[in-house]
Amino acid sequence: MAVRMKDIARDLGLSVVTVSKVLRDHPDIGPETRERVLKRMKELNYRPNLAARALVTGRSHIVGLVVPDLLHPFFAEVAKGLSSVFHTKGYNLVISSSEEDAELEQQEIEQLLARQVDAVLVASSQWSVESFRRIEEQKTPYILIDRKFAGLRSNFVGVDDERVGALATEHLIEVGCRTIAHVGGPQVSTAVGRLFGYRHALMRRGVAVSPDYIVEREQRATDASGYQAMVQLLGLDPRPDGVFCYNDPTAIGVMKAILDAGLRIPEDVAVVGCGNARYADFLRVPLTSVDQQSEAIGDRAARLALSVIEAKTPQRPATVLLEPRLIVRESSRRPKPA
Amino acid sequence: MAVRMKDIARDLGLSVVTVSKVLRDHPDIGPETRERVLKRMKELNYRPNLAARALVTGRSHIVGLVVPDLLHPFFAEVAKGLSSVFHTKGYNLVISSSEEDAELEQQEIEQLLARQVDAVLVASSQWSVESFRRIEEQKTPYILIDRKFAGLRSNFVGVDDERVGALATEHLIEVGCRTIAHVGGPQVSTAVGRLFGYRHALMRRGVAVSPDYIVEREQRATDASGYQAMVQLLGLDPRPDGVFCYNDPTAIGVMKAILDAGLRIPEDVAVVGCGNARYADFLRVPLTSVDQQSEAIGDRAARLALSVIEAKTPQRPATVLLEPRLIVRESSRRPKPA
DNA sequence: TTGAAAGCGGTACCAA
DNA sequence: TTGGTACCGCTTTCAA
Repeated sequence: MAVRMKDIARDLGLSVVTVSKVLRDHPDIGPETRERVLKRMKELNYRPNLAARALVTGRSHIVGLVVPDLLHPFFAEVAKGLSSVFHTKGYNLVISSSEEDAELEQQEIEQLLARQVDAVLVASSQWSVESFRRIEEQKTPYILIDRKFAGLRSNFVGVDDERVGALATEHLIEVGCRTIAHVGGPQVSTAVGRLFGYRHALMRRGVAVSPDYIVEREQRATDASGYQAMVQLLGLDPRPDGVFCYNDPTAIGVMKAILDAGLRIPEDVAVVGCGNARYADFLRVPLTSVDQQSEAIGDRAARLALSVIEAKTPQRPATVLLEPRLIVRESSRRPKPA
Repeated sequence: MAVRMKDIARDLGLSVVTVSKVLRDHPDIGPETRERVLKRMKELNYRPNLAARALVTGRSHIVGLVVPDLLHPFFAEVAKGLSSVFHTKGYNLVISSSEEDAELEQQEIEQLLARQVDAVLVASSQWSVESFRRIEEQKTPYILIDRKFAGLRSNFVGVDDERVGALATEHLIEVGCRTIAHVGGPQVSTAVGRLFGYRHALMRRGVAVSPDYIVEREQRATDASGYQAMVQLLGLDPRPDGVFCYNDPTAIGVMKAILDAGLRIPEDVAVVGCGNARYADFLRVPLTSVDQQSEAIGDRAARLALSVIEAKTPQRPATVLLEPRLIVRESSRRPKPA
């Protein structure tokens, strides 16, 4: 059905080996032979069977990516960055979504390992590191993206999440907020880091933190869960006058709850999100957000993956920590207090 | 390095064939032997080499997806739908982005064919059907998503784009718009269909259409290009009082241009987008949009792909045409004219 | 410069 | 019920 080297070799009275060498630009091949082979390849529209090549070389030229949610713009941007770097190097990207579910993630990773991917990139929803031990056994390189694990010496590319929390919180303090709430995310390193940064910033500035003003959630961080969390926070006395949200979808829900309650943003409550989603600028109230450098993360992760794959000897794990940046928009733009 | 069948067979004094049969639940295997093999597989954490299996069976259990833009929420949603169906059936999805570039798309498709994917799903940016002839030669099933070709008998899953244009335009007429503009997309079937539906609806209702009010663009349909198009339209006399936009990102740019000009939405200009992006509800002015059923498209396309892959004999091309739905929000909500 | 043989890790077919 | 043999399409090694 498909054209094989064998067919070309037969047509030209050559051996398969010769054809194979031409394909891979092997030096010792007669110029005339090379031409004939190349010509015939064009004619027959030959495409090497990458699966067969992978089997013998042990390199599939496939990289696996597991993210919690493809719809989340942050991960979509990372995927896009990865995909463009890999394309130029002849790698393909198998993308799978774990739906923020640890067990599903395990399955996806197993599946990828069985596929003999050359590396696995994961924004993990696990709380244990067991999956990663399995990857290590297989000697497949892996890189954690966005979310990391304290006890795991591994490659990591992401932003400094404590800085994220600190940037957002300090900004809220600076614009005059005194009762600053936090709507957190799932139990992963990013949420923990941002919460820590938030707490730390408040303490450093001598602003009181009451646990009542911190809403952590089991569920996924979406606009629906953000809405619900904010409704709860607005029931407190005094009500918060600033909110730092785990991510932008959460912040959108939070803002909706505030407006639905008849309050103004930022006059009554200032809001800061995280992720700097593309549409943040066009929202009902344009959203101040901490940029996570999604494109840079994709780019750096792809480069790191390639260097690890191409290294002859095992590399020691590298950490790429990018600086987050605060993008101020209307949702927190208030005159600074006197 | 990795555990192979050979290792398990040796350990247990069995043949590779027997191990292989156990793995695939072949009926004629002694229950005791089966247990021993299964036990050893667990112990060694055996994972079958899918690349090897693919080579001999001719089925890779990989499906390729090519989209113009992973960041576009519509395609992200489709990808997510696909990915979840395929996961449950043991297939993986290789996703690549063509960046709305026909040549890049060709390359990506070639790459996927070389990978021996079992099917290719494409939301194409081509204007010619040559790539698809190549796919046909290879006898790899393919399914067009969202965008189709007039002269090509192929599988297709998408919405009825003329209905999209008609729904949007009729709605604008009904809320009293008299000078209805259209900001179009790139030269692909969706843009053509929507434009046609728009024209047709205007004619049917006896509303004049001047070509001046139709802005078509070479470039990608983004918020930036939408902004630019709307600035141009606002320079016309009379200025449009309704705009139907090719997609939601475009509509966002259009709305920004309107607001920047000091006009009100929907009182001065009503706006309708297309795609019903998740965030449409939370925009500065919540956006009326035609829902393209992205999730359903992903789901149906995945099912169609599986049925074609699993069919013994070549199937005749199927077309799945979903009905678009208009979601009315504030950007076009005006009292109906008397 | 060219090619024969071996083998990558599985599966299919048929014989024992 | 079990296993020997051939082979999927390609690369590697080494000899001609």
